[in-house]
Amino acid sequence: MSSQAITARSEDYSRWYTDVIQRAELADYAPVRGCMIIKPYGYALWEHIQQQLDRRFKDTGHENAYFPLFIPEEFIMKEKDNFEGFSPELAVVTIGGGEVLEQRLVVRPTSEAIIGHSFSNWIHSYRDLPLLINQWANVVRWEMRTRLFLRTMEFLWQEGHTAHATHDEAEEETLKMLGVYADFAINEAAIPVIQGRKSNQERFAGALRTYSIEAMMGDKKALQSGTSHNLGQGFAKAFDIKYSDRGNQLQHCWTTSWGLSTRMIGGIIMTHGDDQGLRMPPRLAPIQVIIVPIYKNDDEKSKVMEAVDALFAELKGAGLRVRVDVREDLTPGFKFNDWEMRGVPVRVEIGPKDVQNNAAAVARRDVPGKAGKQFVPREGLVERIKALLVEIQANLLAQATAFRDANIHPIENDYARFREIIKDGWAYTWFCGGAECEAKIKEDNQAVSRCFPLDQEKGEGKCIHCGAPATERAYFAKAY
RNA sequence: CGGGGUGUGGCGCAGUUGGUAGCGCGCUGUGUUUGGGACGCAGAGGCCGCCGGUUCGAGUCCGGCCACCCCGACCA
Repeated sequence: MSSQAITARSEDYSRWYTDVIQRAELADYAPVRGCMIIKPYGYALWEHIQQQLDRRFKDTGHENAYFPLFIPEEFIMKEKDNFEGFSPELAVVTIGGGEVLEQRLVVRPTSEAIIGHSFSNWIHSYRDLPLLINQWANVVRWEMRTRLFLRTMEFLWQEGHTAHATHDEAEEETLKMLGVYADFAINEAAIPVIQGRKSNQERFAGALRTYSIEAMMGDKKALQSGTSHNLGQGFAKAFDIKYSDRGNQLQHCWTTSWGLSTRMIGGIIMTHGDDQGLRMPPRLAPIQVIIVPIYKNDDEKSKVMEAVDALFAELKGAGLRVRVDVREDLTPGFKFNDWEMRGVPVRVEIGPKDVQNNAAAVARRDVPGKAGKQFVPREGLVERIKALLVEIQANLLAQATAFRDANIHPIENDYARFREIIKDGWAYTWFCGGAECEAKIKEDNQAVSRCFPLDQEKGEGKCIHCGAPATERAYFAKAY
C-alpha cells in the first residue's frame, strides 16, 4: 500500500511508468542490476495472461513441455546466425561445483538450440509431423539497459517450437500463432495490435521471416508485444532435424518459434494506465471487483458486513474475481484511491444507506470521478456488474484504438513531413525495405520500421527515403 | 561504453562556516474517527553506499571505488 501520488504522465512518462509499477505493487527492483521481483499482484496478472494464452495454444493442438535452463555452449554455436545474434547477450556458466567446466553452459536466451537437439531425436518420419510444442520458461539476456517488464535481464515467457514437413505448413503455423497473439491482445488485454512482417533488418537473425504484433503505448512509442518466426530449414540443418517422407526420401524439417513475454504487462500498463494509475482490462484483472464496506460503529458494521458478505458470495458464485477490503482504520476515501491506483475495474461501496435502500454504489475505473459512479438496486446487481465488466473491457479497447488511430499518419513522398510525424506519432508509408534506407531513417529519427502490416491494400508507391519503387507500406515509430 | 543524476530509519527528503543526525509519510500501541487520500497522545526504528586520507573531531572537506536511476548506442 502506498499513499504517494503518482507522477503525471505528461510530466515524465518514464517516471509515471515506474511509479505505477511500484505503487500498484506489481514489481520491485532486485538486488541484481536489471532483474526484477514480480510481486503477487503482478504475478497474478501474469497468471491470467498465461491461462488465456495456454488455452489458445492447447486449442490449436500444442502440448507443453519443459527443456533445461542450461545449454551446452556448442549447441548455441551450431546455428551461426542465431549465435551471432545472441552472443553479446549471453550469460555463460564457466564454473560449477568449484571446478572450471570443460563444457561451458549458456543460460538460455531462447531455446531453439536445445529444443532442436531434442526434435532431431524425436522426429524420424512424416508421421511424426507436425510436432507442436510449447514451453513456459524464464530466459536470460545480458541487456545493457533495462526497464521493469519491458526489458529485464531475466524474463518470463512462453516459447512455442514447431516442426513441419513443408515451408508452407511452417508459414501457416507462424501466421496462425501470430493470429493467436493478436486475438489474445485485442480480446483479453484490450490492446489493439497490428499484425505485420518485420523488415530484414528487424527480423530475428536465424529466421526466414519474422512477424510481430505491434502496439502503441500512451506516449505513442511502439511496443513489439509478441513475435512469431518462420525459421525455415536453418535450425533443422544445424541440428539435423530430418524425416523420411512418403517416398522414403530424407528431408529437413521446417521449423517455427513464437514467443510472448512478461513484456506484455508493460504493454497493458502503458496502453491503459492514466494519471490515477493502472487500469486493468477486466478479463485479465487479478481483482475484477473490490467491495469497500462503509460504517461508523459496530451496529452499522454488522448490518453492512452482512450485506457485503452476501454480495461477495454471490459475485464469487457468479465466477468473478472479487475481494472485500476489510482493512480497519483506513478511511473509505483512502481505499477508493488505493484500488483505483491498482486498476481494479469495478468498485462497489456498501454503507448503511445502501443497506437501507437495498442498493449499492458502483464505480467504474474507466470513467473518472463522479461520472463513473452510480447507485444500483441490489436486485439484479450481480448481473449489472457482470455487464459492466464487459462494457469496461470494450471501452478500454475502444479508447486505445481511438488513441492509436488518431496518432497514425499516412504519408507519401515527403520525407520532411515524415520526419515531423515521427517525432510524435507513427508514420504509415511506402518503404523499399532496404538496409541503407532503414539505417538512414533510424539515424535521422531515432525510429525504425515496425512492420509491413499484413492487412494492407495492394499498390505501388515510392519509398519514403530513397524514392525507389515500393510495393508495400510500413509503419515507422520510435520504439521500446 | 558515452552523457546526466542519486546514494542519510521501510519510502520521500533536509542537514548551514566540520562539533556526534532531523522532518514528512509509513510502522507499533491506544483513543476518537470512517460515503473521495482522518486526527490526538505515546513509542520503535540509522555502520549517513564502501575504502582510505585530512582533522582534537567528518553525513559535511579531499582521493579512490561501488551501486542504482534517467537519456543514448544494443535489444523482445
